[in-house]
Amino acid sequence: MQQAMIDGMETPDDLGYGRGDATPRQLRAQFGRLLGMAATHSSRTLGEALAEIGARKYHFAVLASLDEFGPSSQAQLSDRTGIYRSDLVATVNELAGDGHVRREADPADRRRNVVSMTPAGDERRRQIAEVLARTNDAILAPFDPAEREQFAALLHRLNDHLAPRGKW
Amino acid sequence: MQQAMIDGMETPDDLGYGRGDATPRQLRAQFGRLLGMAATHSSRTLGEALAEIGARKYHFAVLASLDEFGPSSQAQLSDRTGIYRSDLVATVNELAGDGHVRREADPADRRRNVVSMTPAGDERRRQIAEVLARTNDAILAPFDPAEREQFAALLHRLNDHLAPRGKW
DNA sequence: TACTAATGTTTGTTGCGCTAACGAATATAG
DNA sequence: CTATATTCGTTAGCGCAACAAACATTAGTA
Repeated sequence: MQQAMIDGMETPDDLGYGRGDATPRQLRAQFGRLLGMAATHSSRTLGEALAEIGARKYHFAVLASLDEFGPSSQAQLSDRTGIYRSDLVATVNELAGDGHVRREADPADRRRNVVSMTPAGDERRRQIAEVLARTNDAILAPFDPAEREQFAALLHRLNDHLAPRGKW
Repeated sequence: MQQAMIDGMETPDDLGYGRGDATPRQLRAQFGRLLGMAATHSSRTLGEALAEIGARKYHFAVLASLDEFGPSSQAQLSDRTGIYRSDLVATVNELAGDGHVRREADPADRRRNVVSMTPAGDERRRQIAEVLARTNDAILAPFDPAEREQFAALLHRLNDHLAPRGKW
């Protein structure tokens, strides 16, 4: 919709139309905004770095899970990564399409698939881990080790508080 | 005692098929994930609190901006809040629909609109600020004042590093 | 006057988190 | 053994925030 009424009113033409790109204090003070901005930016930075090698976060989550727990059903992967089962389908599709995982029917329970990591997948995992580490380091550049530790500890505590169940 | 209807059964929990909802370490260690989880949760918590009064974050951003800088063009609001111009259209639509802001054509420059806050809008701003403060406090419950300060400082530094231009 | 730039708007895309529904397979109760 | 419930993978789609692109209108400027 739009306004058709242009019955020009007073509207002082000398209002503070200065070049103002200052962020309002009431906004700058919002903790949630600080958090959101930081997350948005780092998420984007990480996402772009991963995109350069054709990967996505979910890929790493699944590969890391397989690395630590071995062949798993998709339900297990979902539980461990926090990725919804519906989204896992696409993720496993992509990984399987690239030959990084194998998806086979479980003979013991024909409802489930056994997803296992291939050697190529393990290499992929290492590659992604490296990209993540490097990017992460760039993101945390302004902080010394103690501060990073501190930062991470605060976030851990916050998450424990917000998601007591461990999941997310 | 599981039934061995179909023979060839092995323990259903064999081959590492244990009940595992443990998050892989490689994931838990990712700073970006920590940040993302925290942001997702607090954002959701805040969003739900705001939804209870029919408000959204963008509303507060615009109202706060108008409160501090007075009547502004949408471009200015965009600059100051970080909300994209395309998204601002809808935000101003909503606020205007509720009588919280007025959108009038600027007689001095017919390209732009002058958005100004109404008395009802100012009251709305206070209401939202209160909800935000309360919710924020709940989110940060596990932290003492010093820690909150610290947390905010870290986030500020991170944001300055990630978005040196102040914008986002 | 012609070019350039700013403004508001519409439209659409992407990634992520999430819900609903469903068929197939399996487990459990009666 | 049968009826019911539950699990698993899958498809489809919603909602939201961030963002890109194009466009008409209007202003400034060479």
